[in-house]
Amino acid sequence: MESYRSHYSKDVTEKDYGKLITISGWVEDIRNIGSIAFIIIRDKKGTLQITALKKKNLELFEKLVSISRESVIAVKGLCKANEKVRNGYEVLPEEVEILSVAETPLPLGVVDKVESELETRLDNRFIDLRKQRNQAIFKIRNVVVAAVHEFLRAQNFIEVHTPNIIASSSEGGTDVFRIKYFEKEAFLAQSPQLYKQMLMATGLDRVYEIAWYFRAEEHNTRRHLNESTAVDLEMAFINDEEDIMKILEDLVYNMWKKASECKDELDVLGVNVVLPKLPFKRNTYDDVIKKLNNKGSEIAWGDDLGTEDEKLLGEIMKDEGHEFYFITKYPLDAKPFYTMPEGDKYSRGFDLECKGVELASGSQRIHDVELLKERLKTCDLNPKDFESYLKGFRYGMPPHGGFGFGIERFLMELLDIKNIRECILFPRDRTRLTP
RNA sequence: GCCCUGGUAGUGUAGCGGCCUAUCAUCCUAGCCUGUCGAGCUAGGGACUCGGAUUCAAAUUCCGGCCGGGGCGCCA
Repeated sequence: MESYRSHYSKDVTEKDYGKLITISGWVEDIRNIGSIAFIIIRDKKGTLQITALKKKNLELFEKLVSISRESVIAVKGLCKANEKVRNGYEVLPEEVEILSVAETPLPLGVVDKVESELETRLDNRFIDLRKQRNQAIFKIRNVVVAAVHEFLRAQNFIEVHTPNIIASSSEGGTDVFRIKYFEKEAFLAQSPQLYKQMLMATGLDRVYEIAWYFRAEEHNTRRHLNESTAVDLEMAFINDEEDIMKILEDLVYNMWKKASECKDELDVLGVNVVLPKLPFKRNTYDDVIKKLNNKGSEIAWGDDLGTEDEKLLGEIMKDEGHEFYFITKYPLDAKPFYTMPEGDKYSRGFDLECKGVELASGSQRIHDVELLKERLKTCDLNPKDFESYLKGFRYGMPPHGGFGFGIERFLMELLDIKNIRECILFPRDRTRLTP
């Protein structure tokens, strides 16, 4: 066969009827009726039907019906209109090449009538990802990430790449993965936080990164990963955190909008994406606490919102007509050391929430090195460990701020997916290191 | 880190001291069938997580290991 593919399944049009075409893909199903057999081939764009007749070519017929499911084959044949077939056409084979034989039985069915557990699916992720539903998730993921690049570049942000192997933990507090770096000890980056801030001292002004977060926390929940991705952004010469929130809400709106245009994929997932209203509602932390207390929560001022409180707030906001909303002016103690204080008790830190789940958090940052050192000490961190970071603040650092925005969490909310592991190709959780 | 829950053919399940030679579906193998598209029909195949303990008798009870799932904390 000189070429394995002249058309994808869905690219065949009426113009091709009556012509020889070549298609290739995975054997999804074989229905052998006796003297006639239907072989369903799946490719990137969908499926099509090969119709083989025993009396026409016995050898070819036998070859086709004896192939194991999920083997990869290429078929050259006559494309013929047929209203009885779903695509409106079928392919009458003239030449068949088996490119790869799949072993039997499959560890996981692609179109079987029984569901598999997530563990089985992840152990055989390459097969699991052949399912239409899972392909839809990652096609939409691609679209929303493309929307990030498109939107932020239009806003004069440039994409950067900062180190994942770092010398000290980014923010203290949460657990980091320790690794050996020749004769030294190093860590996997918990986030690009310190580096994107240092870039604010360069004059690049507006940067973003599709970043990997590595976190060694031993949680086992359906919304945590030990390796996840995020849109991490930092911008200089801001007046306050409102400048950042404006970018964030426009970004989210654009991602949501692009996703809503993926009609085929959303159909497969059975999801209806409704565009949010701009601007997103701003609630101060103080207001949030009052609202929660009114609804019976016993949360006290200064506490960070627990899962129950977040859910309750999601319900309250829904009643007020908001799916997306900010919580602003957090207590200083609830935010990391680099967060800009506002007075003694408050900070210029905010969270973006969607239906009771935290999607992003950000803030205006401290750009005064002395204040930064003070805050490090208050947070029980040693300024000496942050020397190379602090140096970036001594020779001209403009006011700045930014946010981190989890991509998998976003997809969970967008597509109503219950387990975050479904939103990343090869998840890393408390116990999973392969595949 | 704390707490709760599971582990039965390739996949997903039923059974929860003797009726188990372990249910059903899917799957796999062979056969029949010229319009299937959740094809149908016939026949066959395949499993109790591991190690101890209790008992006349353990898939079933107890203890421990291994491997999962989930909740909280923390976070994205």
